[in-house]
Amino acid sequence: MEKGAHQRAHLIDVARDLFAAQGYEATTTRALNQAAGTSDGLLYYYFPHGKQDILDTIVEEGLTRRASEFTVDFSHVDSKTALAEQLVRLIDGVWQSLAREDNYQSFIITVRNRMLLSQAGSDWLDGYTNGLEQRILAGLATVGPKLGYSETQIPVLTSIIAALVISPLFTELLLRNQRTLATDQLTELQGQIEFLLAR
Amino acid sequence: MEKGAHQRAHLIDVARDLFAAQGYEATTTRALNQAAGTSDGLLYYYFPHGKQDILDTIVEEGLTRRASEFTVDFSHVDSKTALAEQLVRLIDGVWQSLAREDNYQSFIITVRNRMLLSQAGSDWLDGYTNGLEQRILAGLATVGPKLGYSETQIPVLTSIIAALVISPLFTELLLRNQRTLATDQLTELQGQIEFLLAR
DNA sequence: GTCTATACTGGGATAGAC
DNA sequence: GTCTATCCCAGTATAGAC
Repeated sequence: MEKGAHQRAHLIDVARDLFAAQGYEATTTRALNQAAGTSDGLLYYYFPHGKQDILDTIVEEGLTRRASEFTVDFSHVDSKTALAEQLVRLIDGVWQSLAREDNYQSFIITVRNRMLLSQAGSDWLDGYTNGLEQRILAGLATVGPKLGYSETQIPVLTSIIAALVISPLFTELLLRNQRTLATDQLTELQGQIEFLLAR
Repeated sequence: MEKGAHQRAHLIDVARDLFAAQGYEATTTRALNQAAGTSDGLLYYYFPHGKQDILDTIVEEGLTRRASEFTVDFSHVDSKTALAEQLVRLIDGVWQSLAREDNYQSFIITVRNRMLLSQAGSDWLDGYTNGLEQRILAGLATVGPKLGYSETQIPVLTSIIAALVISPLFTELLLRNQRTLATDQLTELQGQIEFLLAR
């Protein structure tokens, strides 16, 4: 990477750190420049629209990255136990990806600054949760009939499981400022899924 | 109400409007004073600690108000259908209360400015969701055995229902900027609960 | 007790030197 | 491509008018 691209990337990294830690508005460009070791004016060379420009860039990266995450394989599932296991693996994958600093920060920053973002900028998160639900639906649709779930049950089952996945994301990440799912919470989630599938 | 108290209350109302619409940091005290029709210095007469002081007050009101909301009566429930009905009524109550402008704004403002708040200030929302779960648990504990749910099933059932209630709160209010639960979403929720109880 | 005018400080942004 | 000096405006604070 050339010097220029490097400086730009460096500014983004430092900004993501500070935005997530202190919030977007509370982070001054002076503090950002000082932390990055660059001068005040340089920021406007790489980001002509200033601080907001950096925010947009960070959120956009969250957007482009999400697509490739979590590939879970339902093809060999032949029992309810195996299905539950794959679903737990999917949930684990979601939290693993959020353990990555930049993913976590993109998530938090997007929710907290939703009103500052363009429509596209805030849509990625909605797409993220929808994608999660779609993946679960796809999995259940292929193995569901084999396991004795009727056509009408599968969508309902899917939406309930999706709620089970999404609800802790918000309560832990946003309300409790907790970045990982504690093992007993994962166990609880597993219990809920097994309870749900056992019918 | 005397002049003084009125002015103070007026400033809070206007601030809640602006904070919810544009965000806390993006709202300047000058804009706030102009919108309220008062002069710049007056704000510091009523709120010696300035803008943050107003934020704390707004959040604190969200805190004190929540306790009295939603009284749902499970005592006459004698069938799974009646139980589902009461749960849907509870969910409806939650959304009814959020339709109230000031409740909605307190909710949004609290989540978005979580990192600016004192611990107590941010805890009320966590307490709110916990209270919701407790209420469901209390209801199921009284009528659950009568309807054939075992001691071990009730907590799991409760936590799943809580997730079903909480998940839409976040996706609609925070991600989609949607302030009410569309009727088809309420219907979906009802379907999920009935599916869940039918075992 | 209520309110206004005004000064101070610090942050976002820009112009222009190098 | 990078840095320095500077501008303007917002949040804060206070002295004093009524």
